Amino acid sequence: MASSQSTNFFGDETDGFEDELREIKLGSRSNSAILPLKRKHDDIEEEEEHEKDVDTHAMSTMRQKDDPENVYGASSFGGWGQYMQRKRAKLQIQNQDMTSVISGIFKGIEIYINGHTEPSVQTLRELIVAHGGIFHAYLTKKGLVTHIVAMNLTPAKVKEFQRMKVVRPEWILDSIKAGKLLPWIQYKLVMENRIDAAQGTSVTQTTLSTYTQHSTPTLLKRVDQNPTVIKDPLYTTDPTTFEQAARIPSYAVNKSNQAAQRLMARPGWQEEHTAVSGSKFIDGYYQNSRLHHLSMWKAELKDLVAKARERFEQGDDQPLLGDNESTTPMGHGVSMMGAELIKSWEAASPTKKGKETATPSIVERIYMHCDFDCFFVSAGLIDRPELRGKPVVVCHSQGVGEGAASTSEIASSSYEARSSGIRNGMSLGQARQLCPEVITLPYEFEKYKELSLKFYTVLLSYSEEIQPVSVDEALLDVSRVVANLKYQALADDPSAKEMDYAVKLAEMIRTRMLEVTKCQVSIGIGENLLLARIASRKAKPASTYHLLAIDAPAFLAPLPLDMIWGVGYANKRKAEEKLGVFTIGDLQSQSKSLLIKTFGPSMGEKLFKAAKGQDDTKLQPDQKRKSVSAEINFGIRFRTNEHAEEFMRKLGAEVSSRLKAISTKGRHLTLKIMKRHPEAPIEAPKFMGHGICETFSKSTSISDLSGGATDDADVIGQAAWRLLESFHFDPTELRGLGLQVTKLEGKDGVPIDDDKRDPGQQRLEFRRSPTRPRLASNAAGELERDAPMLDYQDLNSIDEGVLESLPDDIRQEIIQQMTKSGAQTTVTEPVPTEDMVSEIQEIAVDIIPKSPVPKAPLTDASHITRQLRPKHKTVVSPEKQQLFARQKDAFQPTDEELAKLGLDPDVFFALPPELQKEQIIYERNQRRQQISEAPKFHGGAGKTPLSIAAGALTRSPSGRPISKRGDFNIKVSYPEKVSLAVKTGNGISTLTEVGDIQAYVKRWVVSHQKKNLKPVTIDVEGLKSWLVRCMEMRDTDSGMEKAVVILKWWRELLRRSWASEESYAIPLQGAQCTPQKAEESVAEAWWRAFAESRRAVDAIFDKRFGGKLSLK
DNA sequence: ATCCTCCCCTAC
DNA sequence: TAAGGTAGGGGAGGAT
Repeated sequence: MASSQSTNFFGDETDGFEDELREIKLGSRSNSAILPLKRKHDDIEEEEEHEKDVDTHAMSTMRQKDDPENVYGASSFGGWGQYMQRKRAKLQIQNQDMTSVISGIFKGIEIYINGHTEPSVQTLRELIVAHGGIFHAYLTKKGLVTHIVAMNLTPAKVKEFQRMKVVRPEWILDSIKAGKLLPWIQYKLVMENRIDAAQGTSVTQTTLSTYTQHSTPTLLKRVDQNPTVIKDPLYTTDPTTFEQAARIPSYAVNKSNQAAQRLMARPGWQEEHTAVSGSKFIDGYYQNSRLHHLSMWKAELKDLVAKARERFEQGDDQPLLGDNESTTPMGHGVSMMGAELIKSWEAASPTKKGKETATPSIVERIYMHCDFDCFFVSAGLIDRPELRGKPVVVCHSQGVGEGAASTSEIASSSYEARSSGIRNGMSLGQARQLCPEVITLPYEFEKYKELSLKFYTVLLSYSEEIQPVSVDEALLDVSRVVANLKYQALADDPSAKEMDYAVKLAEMIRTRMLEVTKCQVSIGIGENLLLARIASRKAKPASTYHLLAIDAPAFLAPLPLDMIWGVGYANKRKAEEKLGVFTIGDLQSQSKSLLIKTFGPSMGEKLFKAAKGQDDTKLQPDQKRKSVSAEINFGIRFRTNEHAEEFMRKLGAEVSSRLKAISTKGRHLTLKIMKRHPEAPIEAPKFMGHGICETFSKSTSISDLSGGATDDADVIGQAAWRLLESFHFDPTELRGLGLQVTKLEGKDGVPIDDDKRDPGQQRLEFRRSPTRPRLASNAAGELERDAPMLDYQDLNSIDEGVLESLPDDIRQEIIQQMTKSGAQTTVTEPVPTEDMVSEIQEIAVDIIPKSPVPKAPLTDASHITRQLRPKHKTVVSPEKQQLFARQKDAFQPTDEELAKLGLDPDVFFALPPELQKEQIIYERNQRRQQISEAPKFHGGAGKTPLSIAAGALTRSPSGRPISKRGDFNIKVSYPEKVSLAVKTGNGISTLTEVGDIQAYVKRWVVSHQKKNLKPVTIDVEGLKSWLVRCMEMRDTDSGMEKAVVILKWWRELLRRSWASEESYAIPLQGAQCTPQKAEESVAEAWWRAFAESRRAVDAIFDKRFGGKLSLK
């Protein structure tokens, strides 16, 4: 259900991006009205300004000189980068020559001066630079111009600059006079024909400007502006703000809905048909709300997929009996609960054959984004084949008679309908104007539900790594499936190379999907989620597209910003206004620091990476719910406070029942209010809509009698009403109300989120080393991190520096990573001493009162290796232990089962948990498919010498007892498993700590060296897999750090034993794989193993940063 | 600094 | 008639 903020305001289950993509391919842009003009302008100006040799490109590059990303980015453009280098050097001198900076008034301000000004351009320019600003001699689309100074504008310029801040020269002069930057808005250049809705910042209620041609003066604060071409037309029938209203073609903000006015005037109608009628209204409303269904389904699908995966991992994919715990339908309408997603083995599973023994190790991830083409319409057409090929839309209104005036919103439209200009989110009335013969279909929620379950069932037969995005859309991690597919194909026919097995798999899925659902899906493939999602847009309709990483920058460059997942209208707009960035390509030349400054650390980072086609996001496994809410912003029309109070109580009851449905209680309640904007008409243009509103929210604590969390309807309703009452709003002005419960707890009072309230963890915050000043500067930070010269040569220095010396943004990221999902948290202590280490462990013990974790004495090896290991300690957090315990339980086979499956328990338990899981799932599947010849586990591995003496690893993963299924509290997500499982005398231990892993590696190498044994493949693969996973960690730097330490340690150990054979570790040039010689010495085998692991690590490093990882 | 509250933004 | 819900991420700014 991709949806475009540029075309749709409210969610829709289809999108209008195909058109956009097509346009882009043809060379035009979505911003065609602006950009061609601008480019032309640039060309002219470039000549004019040439003698001055003050070049905006160069200026901005110069500004970014300290920003290594930019150097990096530029250099990747080859010749262009060099050109810039030269330019930059020259201009730097010029800038210094010009004048010395005497104040910072215009710091961060970048100004372009248009046309003739008083004082002259020359003077202004000197003033600007002297006061810390940046002067741009001309505009480019990459220009970072924040303001334009002008006294007059031609109509063409008016249009061109309509999104920019255009000020009179006095702004400069007065600011200097005042000694500070004055608000530009007071100096805004207002021209005839200027539209200023697009200008400025918070337009919402302050800058009421030009809405549409049909706006009436009473609504206009400034009537002197004329309408212009509407950018980003918004096809919703009733926007929330005036700004949105401005984007809707011929939308009359101030017009009341006549039908609604008439009906509201009729006695008794309001009681019967609006929120005044309480429960009746609420029930009916939710039953008919597509958005409610979408939200509900999403939650349910997450649940179903998680359950299916659980059963699958237990090798028990039979429907569960007597598991009614969470099959209670949540809310109203068509629920999916009670359904089961069964993994259908008869489906064309790509791993049918039982031949393969080892599964190939996965270095590269492959993701698919799979979604239906116009879902609701497709569903409707299944039983109406006669309508195929016709313009069809799904909406509430039947559209008979006065259908032309219908404000019913179009939720889905066929491609034929779109060809007439119809878009999702339009009103039926608008659509009728564009295409009078358009055919309307009613909503068929039951059908959508069935279809969606089929969709997920099919997907589950290909990969259990599924993240439901929506009822018609899912993300899949198919790395393993594709690797297997390829492996098999090559095994069958070694000459059958060179084909895209991901595409092959996608086509298999699409074929199967068509058989099962009779509907087309489109599949986008990419090595990260960003690329996969964008690829699926390209794939639509009805095909597959694999967006290769190597093509990504060029492919992305012309696309508008909101093609990036998570970037919507507001951020797109911000990029245009503040940075002059219109496309992803424009983004590629922006510095990270500026992006972060403009969009905040999170979004800035995301955009910076996205520009290069990078995205670290992983599939998110089943996550804990953090809030439960219910809101209604439709049909809210009260006459009295009693109406409002009654409704609040009913809504409270609704939230209460939703809480109960998932056995959850909460401690905090937030009320959200939409109130009619004073200048909006009483009756919104959209029938019973909320119209343009002001929003408010307020929250309060809630509790049961004993002060604990509550799910009580009366408590919630009462609190809600008190909150609403406290605003003293006129009840007739209310247009929307919502309740949200947070600070959730499960039945037994265990908090569901989050790390902050966990007393143990609270004490484990970073302590900054008092002795060591931080590297404060951002630029320096980026230098260390992302520069091309990023030199991981000596990670020891980073080890020593540890967190407190990390640049702010990296630290922040790491901290974020740590404080987020508690499930994945490891706690890092910057300056460990023996005391601190044990303190941490004690705390860990404290938080698990029922099941004490034995303290971990430092191992011999830990002492020995202290020099090499990073000077911080990673501790298994309690949640993590719990997780491992649970995870183990979910698929932990008994020795007997292992024997049945033909697995050597010793070998099996020596595997990292992830491999254990994969292996056991694989084996069970094989059995399930009745493949007689059970594959041998890593044939010939024999008895593993992998044994660590008892006590070597003491942090056993035993945690709290595993909760029973369905216990919401303990419902935890998969950990980011950067852990290594090894067999100890006591059983299996999970190593996460660098020191422990070093100890393990040492024992491994030394024990083999003594017996003159080669390493066993499984061991090598296990370690390699751990290294790879470290490298892939979202928290890149700490993962990478660990991997490097271990690699270095491993090499050091090998050198001690076989220093003279190190040359074997050097891979042959261009060789895919270090060749294994027929008779290989023990030393060679070890060095080859090392080289292969290192190569795997290098491959990931190269992908992320380019270049090789240095172990110096 | 860090937390909390009230927002806004995004996705479907 | 129409059914503009819902959850999560995150930021600004005040309270502590």
